[in-house]
Amino acid sequence: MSTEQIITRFPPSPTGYLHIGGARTALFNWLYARQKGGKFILRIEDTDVQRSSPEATQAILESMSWLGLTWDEGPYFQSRRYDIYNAVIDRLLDRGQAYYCHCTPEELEKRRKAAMQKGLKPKYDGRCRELGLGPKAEAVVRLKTPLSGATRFKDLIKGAITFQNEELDDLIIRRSNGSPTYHLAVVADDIDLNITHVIRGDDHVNNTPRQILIYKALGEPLPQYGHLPMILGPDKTRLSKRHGATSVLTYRDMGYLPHALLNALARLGWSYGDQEKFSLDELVEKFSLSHVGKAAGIFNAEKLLDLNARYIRETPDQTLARELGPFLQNLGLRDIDSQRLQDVVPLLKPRSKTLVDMAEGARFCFEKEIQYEEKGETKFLTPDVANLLIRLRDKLSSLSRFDQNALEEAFAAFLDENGIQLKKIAQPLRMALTGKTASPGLFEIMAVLGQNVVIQRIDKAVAHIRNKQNAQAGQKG
RNA sequence: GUCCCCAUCGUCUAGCCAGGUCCAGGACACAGGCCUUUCACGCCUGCGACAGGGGUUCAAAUCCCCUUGGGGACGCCA
Repeated sequence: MSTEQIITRFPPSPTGYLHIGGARTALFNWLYARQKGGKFILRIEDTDVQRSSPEATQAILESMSWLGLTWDEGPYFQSRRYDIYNAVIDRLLDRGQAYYCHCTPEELEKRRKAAMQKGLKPKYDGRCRELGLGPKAEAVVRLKTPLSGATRFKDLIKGAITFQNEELDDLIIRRSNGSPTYHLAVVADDIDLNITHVIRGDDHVNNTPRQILIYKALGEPLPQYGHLPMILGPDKTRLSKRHGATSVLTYRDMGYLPHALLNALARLGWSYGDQEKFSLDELVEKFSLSHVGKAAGIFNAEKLLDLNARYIRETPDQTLARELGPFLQNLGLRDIDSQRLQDVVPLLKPRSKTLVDMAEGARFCFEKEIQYEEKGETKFLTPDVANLLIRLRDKLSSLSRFDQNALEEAFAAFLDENGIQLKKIAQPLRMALTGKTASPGLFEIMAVLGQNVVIQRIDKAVAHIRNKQNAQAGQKG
């Protein structure tokens, strides 16, 4: 029996940031390897010198790390593995499975266009195939593709897929500048790294027969293939930048938790009955390629937002307080009192969908001078509540304890003494304390703010009302 | 144009492979309600789909065919 170790890989090309489609591919490969006790390899496909950049590589590594998609081997860089590819190409040449072609790019382009116009498939016509040409400065090497027959494979997700070989042409495996092309490099690497399962996007289905043909020409055993359906934008076209946020790092910066993104990505295409939420362990345990759907899907950003809110509610206060740091900084808040931050986090949890939301919600705790939201200011900071606020301030300043219980008692008495309902004073007080019309409960935020700050802010609100009154009176007079 | 793939609520999907228990279930969003000091959270209710047409069968969302629609690939990019 062969207890073959499962080895998967994620091979991004560093031509841009890691987008959520790529992240999902990485996730599925990672899950599959983890579940099977196998290995997950990261490989950077940077053979295109023009379009590859170190910055993109960095962004990809950073994205993977943030998501927690750890790799067991690599990252390998294709640009440093040319020896391997050249050896494979030479092997193919020796075996008579590949040949030199002297056609120029211009000629090829012309023929391609002509074929398209005639309604034919724009494939290479094979004119150098039997010429027995040798190496030459501008020559390329092509694979000798079978002229007849069919290439078929059983896709782990889509089932049996068949291509007639006559649909395929003699693809270039070595460029005129000596570098290997994508198909060759992928196969050579997958063989070298002992990849057993190739799990990748749907857009590679058409590449699969070409790659299989390379394996066959080499006499190497094939890996298993699983092609994931594409992720589409809301307009049902291939997801791209114009569909808004697609970069993994952008989601991080928008205040999403990696677990939420991972969960959302996992559920895009894959399902496990009616279950929507999964811990990482559950994902590893329950993931299965057979439950990956075949149809392309549209990324549901609203669902991700909802998931994020749920995960925020489940995250320990201390962790959130820590994660909130950079987001508070972005709001220009400095000198964050860590105790106060930890106290306010639980209040903000049920009303924050992202860390950005939460930071914004925490603003009132750390702002030196709170700014009043315009609409609320007009509506609630009015002359008729000024005296009430003053009386409330006096009441609060007389308290010796300032916890929630003490505050609730004090308020009960205060409302009674003044013959009013909490409604009457709640919104003005909220404006005074937070500058906003929406916030956590008043008693809770007062306890977090503390007696001094609460009194200061009420004083400030009263002064604000008076100023406004005077200004108006001045205008009239 | 040629080839490959796909098709259940607005979106993600369960159900399909092993046809009946599905006048199709869940989630997000949306609408209404309850709770309530605001906003959320939570709870309840509602809205909403088997692309169309042929077969096969006692019976089809489930199997077959066609049509339509969508996506992808056709590079000395990956």
